[in-house]
Amino acid sequence: MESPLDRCASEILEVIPLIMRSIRTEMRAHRSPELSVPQFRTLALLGRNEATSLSEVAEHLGLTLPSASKLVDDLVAGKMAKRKIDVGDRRRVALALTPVGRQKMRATHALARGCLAKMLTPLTTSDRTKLEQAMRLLQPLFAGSGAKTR
Amino acid sequence: MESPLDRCASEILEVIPLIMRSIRTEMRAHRSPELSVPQFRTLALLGRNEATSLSEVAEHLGLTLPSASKLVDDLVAGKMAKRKIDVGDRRRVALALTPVGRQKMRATHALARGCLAKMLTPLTTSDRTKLEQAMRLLQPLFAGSGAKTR
DNA sequence: TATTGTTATACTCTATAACTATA
DNA sequence: TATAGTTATAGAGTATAACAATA
Repeated sequence: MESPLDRCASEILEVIPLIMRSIRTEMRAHRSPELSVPQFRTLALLGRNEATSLSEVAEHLGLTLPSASKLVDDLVAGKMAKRKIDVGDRRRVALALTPVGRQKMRATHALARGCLAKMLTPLTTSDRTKLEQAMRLLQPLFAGSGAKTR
Repeated sequence: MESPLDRCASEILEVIPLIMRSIRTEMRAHRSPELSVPQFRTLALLGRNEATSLSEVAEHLGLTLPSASKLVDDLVAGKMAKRKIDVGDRRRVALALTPVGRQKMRATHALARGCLAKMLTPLTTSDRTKLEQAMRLLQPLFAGSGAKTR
């Protein structure tokens, strides 16, 4: 016990919560865009992919359907997103950004990226490259492994 | 705009919340140890460093003092940690694991590490090494950048 | 019947404010 | 006065259960 694989897992378990908290605190500190991390990620998803359904949002964030619904409620209340009924299947909701939402998403992305980038400045260029590679290794492993509806 | 540094920051912003959610969901699913991620991290800290003060816990987790206090309340209620009054400075609390807490911490660590390790199995050995390096690059950058008391 | 989504409700985690005790 | 910690209270975020509408 304590294989290289286990050691790697331990490192992740120690470091990821640290970073996550740092991101949340940073976003809360700059209150201008007033978005939680999941709200921001939802806007980003809608920006990449118009007419996203609620189920797709829930899947992307790893949330249950009711949680995603409430999250979208808040975005809609803030005039950042709108719900339309899907023409082909009237059960589905087609979500889209409003112009306000798009602007907010871009501003928040620039802000968060800037803060993170500042924290990364102590690293050398080669370190940053390694980091980027590592993130790209992790992304597919963890995409779509969140909460299930039941 | 879109420097390598910015790109790296964007990657982190996309990937870290995914992993964090996966870890939380995993820990919630295996209800035997019944620990939240911050509770677990606190036990781990106490395991590495006996007689830790509450302030140190708060600092380590990036929590405010009241939040840390309540978190410790729950650990104490669960007989996993105990509070003693510091002999040199009676304002301070010296926290320590109980035997139950130590056992629970070890079991949970093995469990969480095992789950994560399983998710990492698709990676090659060289990828895992890169990942480990990346975590070690990030750790010092984000250690101690959480919430402030005021 | 199965699927998509919403509403109702409750719980966990965390914060801010006010306080106590010790230095 | 300043520091370490606790108590009281409130808010955000998420889950489960029950429901409505469409397929």
